[in-house]
Amino acid sequence: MLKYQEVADRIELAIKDKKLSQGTRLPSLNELISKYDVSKTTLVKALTTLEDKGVIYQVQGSGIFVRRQKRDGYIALMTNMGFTKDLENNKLSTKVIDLKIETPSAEVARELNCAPGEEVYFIKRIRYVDNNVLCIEQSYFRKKIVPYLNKEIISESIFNYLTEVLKLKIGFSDKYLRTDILKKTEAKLLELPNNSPGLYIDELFYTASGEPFDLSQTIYNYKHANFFIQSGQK
Amino acid sequence: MLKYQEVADRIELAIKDKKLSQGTRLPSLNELISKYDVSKTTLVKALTTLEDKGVIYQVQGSGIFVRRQKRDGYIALMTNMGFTKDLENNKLSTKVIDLKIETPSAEVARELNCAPGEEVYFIKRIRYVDNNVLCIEQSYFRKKIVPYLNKEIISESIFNYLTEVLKLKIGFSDKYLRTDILKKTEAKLLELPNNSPGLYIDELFYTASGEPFDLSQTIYNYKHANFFIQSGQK
DNA sequence: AAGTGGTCTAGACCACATG
DNA sequence: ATGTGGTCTAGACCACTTT
Repeated sequence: MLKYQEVADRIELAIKDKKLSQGTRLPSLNELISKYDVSKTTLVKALTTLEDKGVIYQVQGSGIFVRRQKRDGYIALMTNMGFTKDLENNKLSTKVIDLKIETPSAEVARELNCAPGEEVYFIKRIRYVDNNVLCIEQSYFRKKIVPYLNKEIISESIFNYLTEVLKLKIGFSDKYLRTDILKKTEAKLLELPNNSPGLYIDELFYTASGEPFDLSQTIYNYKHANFFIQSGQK
Repeated sequence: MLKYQEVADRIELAIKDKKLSQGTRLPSLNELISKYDVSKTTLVKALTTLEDKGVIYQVQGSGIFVRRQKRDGYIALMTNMGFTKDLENNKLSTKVIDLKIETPSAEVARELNCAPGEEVYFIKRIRYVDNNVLCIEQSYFRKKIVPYLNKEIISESIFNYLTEVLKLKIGFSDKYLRTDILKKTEAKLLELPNNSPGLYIDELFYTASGEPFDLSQTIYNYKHANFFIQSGQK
């Protein structure tokens, strides 16, 4: 366990534990340095991590303060993984519609940087929160990087499987978001009337070494999809 | 100018200048250290900045690589300011619908953490890209923090005015995003048929010292609103 | 084994905010 | 003036990847 990561976790835990509210001032840098017995640089790095995560904000010359918590039920858009964590207070379930191995279309192959003839898993799922349709999701995984998937695995959180079983290190992702009118087949799957709005998110996930491995399109039911984005300036 | 910031800018410029494509490897840490004549820590901080910004990614034991550029015309959702920069290749204009000083509603006062009786500017604008309606925007600015606004100022980029004229230091923001069916009045302003989809973004902006100063709701025309989100893991 | 990125330290010095 | 956060350094050591 990295030192700065551990310190960051302990500080975050302390905030949640004591239920410190927005604007509450934390102990000064020097106090935290003695408390956790690390160098200044390490402590600063821990704080930077928490700042990026939206847990605190730092004001030069003044102090370190607790930042507001996001509204419950909102899905954080910047975290890499699925929303398993964001909706932990809700009942999540998944229905698998399709799972097969195929040779990708030219467009998919290009996005995923596939070699000619390389195969991918194609997955189509419906995800529910509290028995309401949250979204339909179509994903392509490069078989080269994700060699095995089955119906059982993809009925749960795929990303947990990737990181914990396959020990895949996820690096970063690009997401494109837009709103449009649902197509008839989409509306039906989302249990919405024809011509309802839909929220479309295209994502491309990369491993830590920069290889794209998952291209997916998710279409959200607008009634149950609320997103949250925290931005910083630094 | 901070040293790490300057180094970061120079590296970013070099990438853009030489039009290095995704996956191109940059010189090694040690080479960059000698090239820019800074300590390792400073160089690493510069690289971290660029990594957060989505310009590069670093792979331990391997190298530093150029990350893919976002598609043109997409609006980055994590930068704090408006989209002036994202749409610099497009013709942007603004029509002011309303500008007045008022005593905020209980809800607005709560979000902005206003003292009793404190006044706010209320602004309503329509923004156009290439002569198409991009969005309608309603904002509340705390007069205490933004003491003066006029029609001319808000016809341009308000955030440029805040940072460059008022020297306001913007800290961070919370954004909430959802899709819904437009109300009749909204559809009319956006020049869309009744019952069209709309993309709603609520934002709360804070100064660097943690004071909320701007609460706004923006409703985007789904035909011209494409958003981009880059995520990292670190 | 060699090279590359990543963590950590102790300490000097700078910039900003508050009393 | 003091205290607070922020930058910067030189250098030791660690972890991962490549050859």
